[in-house]
Amino acid sequence: MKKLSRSLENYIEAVFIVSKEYGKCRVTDIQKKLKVSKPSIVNALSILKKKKLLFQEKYGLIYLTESGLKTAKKIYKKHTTILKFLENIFDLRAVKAEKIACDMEHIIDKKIQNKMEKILKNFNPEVKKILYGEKDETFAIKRG
Amino acid sequence: MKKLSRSLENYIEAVFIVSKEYGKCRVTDIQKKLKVSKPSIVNALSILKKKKLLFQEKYGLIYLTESGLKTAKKIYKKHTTILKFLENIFDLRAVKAEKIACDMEHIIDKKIQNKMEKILKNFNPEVKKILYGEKDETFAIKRG
DNA sequence: ATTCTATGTTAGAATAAACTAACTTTTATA
DNA sequence: TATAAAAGTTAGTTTATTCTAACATAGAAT
Repeated sequence: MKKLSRSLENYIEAVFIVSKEYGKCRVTDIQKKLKVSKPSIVNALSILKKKKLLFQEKYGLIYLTESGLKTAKKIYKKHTTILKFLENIFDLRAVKAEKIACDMEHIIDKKIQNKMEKILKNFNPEVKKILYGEKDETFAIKRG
Repeated sequence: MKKLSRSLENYIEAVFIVSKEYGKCRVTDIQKKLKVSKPSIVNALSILKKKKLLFQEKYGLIYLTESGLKTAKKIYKKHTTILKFLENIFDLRAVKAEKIACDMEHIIDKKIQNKMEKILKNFNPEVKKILYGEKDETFAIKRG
């Protein structure tokens, strides 16, 4: 399946998050999440339907297909990893980190995501000090 | 001045890099760099001219204005910082890092750039091991 | 000087993604 | 049940960015 555009990735991710948070998803919910007009959403949904990534009851609820769910989960996981990385490693505040993660998730690939996860797993205030050179780790080198 | 689009940032950056590398810049040079059609370049240049970021001799060489140079340098600096970060911290190969940096440079802000620079300044193989948890730094914590 | 080739430009079309305005369907409520 | 409000859809427009094809100009080579 051809890679989704940045825009379509955002829509399918929104469907996933809204469904997760509210237990269901309608056009209006996506509107609140993404702050775009309803026709824009309808248009995006029609493309995602053609790609069999989701379906919708007439004038009603939106559901991800199995393959849509798989796709959305990947994007969402990447999003949360990037978010944590921005907050923890770069000290970004939640709101700003959220915005930047939203853009970065369409760029970062699996390899970088894995590296981020590995770093986060092991991250703590001491590692942070060393990373930013606020602590001399040379003695650690000598003993390492 | 309104923020440039991703696309226009790429064009002005290309003008900067080509000028730096060849001492001059023509449409064809940009074409080689960006791999887009000439009309696309001409179109982008016409917008950047309107914004007084560059000018061009008739059928000839392209020059950045003072403000264009300032803008381009900012983008380029951000690009090289991201590139180094991707190569050093995430072990990306040059070609791939280059591609991703090209996308990231339009997203990352000054604050993140500064953090990246600070981290890079201080980075070495030992810090890297600690970052990825390949070395136990607990003794460093206890003595810190 | 004329002609060939590089390079640069214009015109017109395609695509993606957004919008507003108007319309339809569904749901809630009086 | 009739009507009002909310939700969803359609039609048509706009903007940004790209493209191909056709054309214009400049510089090099004969």
